[in-house]
Amino acid sequence: MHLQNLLQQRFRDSLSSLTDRADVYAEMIRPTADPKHGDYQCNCAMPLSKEIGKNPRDVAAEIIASLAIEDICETPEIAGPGFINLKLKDEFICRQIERFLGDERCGVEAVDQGKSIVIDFSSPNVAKPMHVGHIRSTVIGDALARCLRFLGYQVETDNHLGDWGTQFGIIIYGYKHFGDPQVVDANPVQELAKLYRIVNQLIEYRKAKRSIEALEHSVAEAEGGLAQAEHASDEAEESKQKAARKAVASAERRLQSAAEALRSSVEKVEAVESDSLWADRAAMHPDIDQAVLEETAKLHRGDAENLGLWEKFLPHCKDEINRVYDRLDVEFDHTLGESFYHDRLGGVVDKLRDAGLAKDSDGAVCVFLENFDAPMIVQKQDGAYLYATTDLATLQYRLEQFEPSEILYVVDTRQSEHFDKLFAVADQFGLENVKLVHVNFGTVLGEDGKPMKTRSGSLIGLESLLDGAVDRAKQVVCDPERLASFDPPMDQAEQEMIAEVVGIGAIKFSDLSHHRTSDYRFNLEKMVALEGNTSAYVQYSFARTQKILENAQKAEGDVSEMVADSGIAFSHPAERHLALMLMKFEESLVALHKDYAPNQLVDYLLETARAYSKFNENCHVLRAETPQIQATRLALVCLSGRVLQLGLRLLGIGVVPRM
RNA sequence: GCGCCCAUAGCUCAGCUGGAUAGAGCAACGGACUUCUAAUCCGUAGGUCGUAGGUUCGAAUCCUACUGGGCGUACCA
Repeated sequence: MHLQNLLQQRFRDSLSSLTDRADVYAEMIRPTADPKHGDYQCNCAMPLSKEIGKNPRDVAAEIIASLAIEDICETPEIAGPGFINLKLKDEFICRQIERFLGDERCGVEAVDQGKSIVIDFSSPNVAKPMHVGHIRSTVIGDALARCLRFLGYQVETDNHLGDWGTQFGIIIYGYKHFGDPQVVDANPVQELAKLYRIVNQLIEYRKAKRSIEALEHSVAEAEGGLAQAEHASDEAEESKQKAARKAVASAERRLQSAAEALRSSVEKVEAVESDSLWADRAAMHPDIDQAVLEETAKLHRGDAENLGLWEKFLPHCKDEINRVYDRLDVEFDHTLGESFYHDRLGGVVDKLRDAGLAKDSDGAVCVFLENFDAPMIVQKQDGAYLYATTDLATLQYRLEQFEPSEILYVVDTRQSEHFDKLFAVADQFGLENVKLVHVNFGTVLGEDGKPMKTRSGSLIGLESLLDGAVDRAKQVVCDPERLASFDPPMDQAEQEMIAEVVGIGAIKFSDLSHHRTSDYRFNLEKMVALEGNTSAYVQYSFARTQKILENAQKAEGDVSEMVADSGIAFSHPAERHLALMLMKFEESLVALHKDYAPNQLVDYLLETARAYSKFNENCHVLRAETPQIQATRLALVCLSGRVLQLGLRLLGIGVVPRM
């Protein structure tokens, strides 16, 4: 049930006698901000009056005169400059509630077009620990997949793993020089992670060591620049003061960031050199970064030993990330990583050349594009292929394999330029019969407003983040004072199960509650807090519905029968408001699809849970005065429970029967 | 330098293609527990929507300039 569309259809019919742009005007229907204006309002009379040169209130009257809507709404009212206010008939709402009972889809119609939508999300580099940066793509992508699938689309989710890059050169090198085959065989996942960290730290050390001189130079330069800018500012005339001050501020920032970079490099170097074990390692592997690149190149060339190691290690690396996906309850239809496309890359470059799109430049193969300063490089000087090449090969494969109408890339917004280029090339490359969308998202920030890091400056591991949320959830959920009132008592297993569902749900929900394009501050305390705009509030509302049904000893089938016997009628405004919210479920999902913005559904669930709480406070079910009132309330309790549960499930979040 | 994004209540954030008095939560203050779980509800207070112009019957929303912040910017992904 998409009320807004239904009303639009009626308005279209009425408007067609006044204008040939009835569609445009019919779209100007929206929910009212203030209930005293009714439930929906149509704002089309004002602009239309301009087009046809009449008084807006008269236009509104004309629209209403030919509007066939009496089966849905009370008589429309004209207000203010020409707003048409619509109030749904209670009868109509009640009939819809009756229809929703027993309807598993909670009144949401399924699209019947056989369109497929490919969603590319998560895409971590295997062999590297997953960190906080992977949350958003995974959680947003999974929520989109669930919602679009529920709306009736054929969804193909694909985890485009980074399984063919330098990180394998790193663990291959690590295995050859630091690994003990027996230890690795016994505990591959942990050992490989350890080898990765050792080699990576040595590479970072080399890089830092090499960069220090240049960084010192750039600090000195920045200091000079600042002095110069300050001097210029002192000398500047009145009219130039502002620009001069700006130059000083900019020079200060440059100095600050150069100093910061230098400090970070010095720290990395000291960390290695002050520790004899690490210092020895560093001394014994002076050209480790080159060697790692060479191991990677050998793998790509098909070197038997390295390919063998890659085949041996890859399953363990996948086990490692799959453990995280299991815990997050995320699944993929396809996991076609970079390695899958490896032997197609040469073909892509050839095809680009043949099409006259790519040409050599400074030894690399580039596609030059209008409106872009830098070209898209598809093959490096040394012959290696890049991210862009793989993405083109992947796009080509997906078009052949899935024939999608849309492909969504759930990827950090910092990569938007890459996608702008990719889509531009795709357009010229015969890959244009599909809607390509970069579903971009912002950065997860720490409480200081800067990208989230641990105290030592490394990224925070994803699993420790999840553990933290579950721990905190457990503290609150399993507060002995609260638990005391539960009958039967909660055993340890139930407590842990609830903590897991609430804790993981809190992380997902708070991520999804922000508009995807904005950065947000990660605050564990707030997101797991059991009050406010949190998943726990919604989950708690669900638990309340279950308790009432349990006490009433009614299943939904029984409620349907009661409703059939006594009918539905509202006796309190909270009932009507809640019923109306339940009818808007589909609208929230359609809005979500429109912008690929899960926060639309989050907002809806919070508002519905609030409507339920209010209802719960004001409308006692078991003590209802008449059978009709009780049947109405039980129906609302049933449906609220199902909508909240389904809505959370579409966000990838679970519920518990009591908490 | 060029390009993209952001600026809304003390704090964290919503605000759909322009609509009526800009919303929610947290924090603050005042109320409501013989309860279908008070993890709740009701009320109060809190805003020149960064600044200045423009378009419009009507602007947080669209356009321009400015201020302040973030990110990206030829062989990483």
